[in-house]
Amino acid sequence: MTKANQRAKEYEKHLRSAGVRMTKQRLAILRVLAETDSHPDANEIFHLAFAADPSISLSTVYRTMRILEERGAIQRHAFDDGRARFEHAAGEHHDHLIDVETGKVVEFRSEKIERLQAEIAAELGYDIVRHKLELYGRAKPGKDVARAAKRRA
Amino acid sequence: MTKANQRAKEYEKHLRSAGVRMTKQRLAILRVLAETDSHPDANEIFHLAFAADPSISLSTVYRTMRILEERGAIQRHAFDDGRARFEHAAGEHHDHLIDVETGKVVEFRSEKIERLQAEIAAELGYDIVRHKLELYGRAKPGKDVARAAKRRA
DNA sequence: AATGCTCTTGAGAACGATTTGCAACTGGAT
DNA sequence: ATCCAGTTGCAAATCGTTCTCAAGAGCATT
Repeated sequence: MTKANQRAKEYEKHLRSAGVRMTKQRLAILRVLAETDSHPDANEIFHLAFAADPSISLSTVYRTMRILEERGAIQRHAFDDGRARFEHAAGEHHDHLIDVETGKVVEFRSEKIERLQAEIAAELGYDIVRHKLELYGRAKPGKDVARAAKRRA
Repeated sequence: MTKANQRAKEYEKHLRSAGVRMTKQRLAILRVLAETDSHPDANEIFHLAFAADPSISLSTVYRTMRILEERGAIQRHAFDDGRARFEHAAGEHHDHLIDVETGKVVEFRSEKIERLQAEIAAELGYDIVRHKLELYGRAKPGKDVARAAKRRA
């Protein structure tokens, strides 16, 4: 929680100095984002923030996510399930492996792949602005784990 | 046009032998897909097919795309612009580099990256079902266009 | 070529995610 | 305390996509 609080403070400072007005709704959303290490969608963020401040609306969540994205405070992901998912931009870049059975998202990072991507883009005459690497996989049989059941009704 | 016609025939043969009923709407869509090497969305396919056969509806395009996807005849892509884009599955697997300025899509393929992906997934305890690698880039100044559409590594 | 059974179609309503219009409200600089 | 551009909640609007259903059309059979 301390780490999350610290992260929330950093967000706030960063945004304030960028001239972003800090409302109680935005602070509630920042706190939610700072406290989670998963990839919530707008609705999940809304419910979590609502618990802390019932004066929040879904519209505000969407509007805030756009501002945070523009300011580089969060990253937007478009996995194969339709809705947009968000993740705080703190920490270094990483890619995702999505369990096709459970929807569980595992993060990983490979310097080799990063390097190869830059090489390929360069050969094609481009500078990479950003990239998206998603592996969709099935847990190997035998290997324990993979019981994570994050589902929606 | 000859190559496209041939591709269209192959589609038709493949689908017919899989017990898929061939209607004039489906044939029109197959022709459109066979003639394009880009990544059209449902609406673009609809307009192109409509030009050849005005009796086509957008619903049918969506329905047909689903069938074609299930039969492995096409691939569905979800780039960052929200809508689904389709591409005929003829030819081998490749990844995409999307020009953030123009939206142009360049295809490429890297064995090294393919191999690394499998390694990473294995380390995490997964078997890859499919993957998505998209590079979003800006054309390098000076370099006039990258006309290489397909590359090997 | 006519029959019949089943699958397919077009049109529009329904959908879920996201955006927007607007009048009321509120940071935060003064 | 004042003021006003920026922000909000709510509802209606949009967007891409799917669904419902009555009418229509493949195609195996005759």
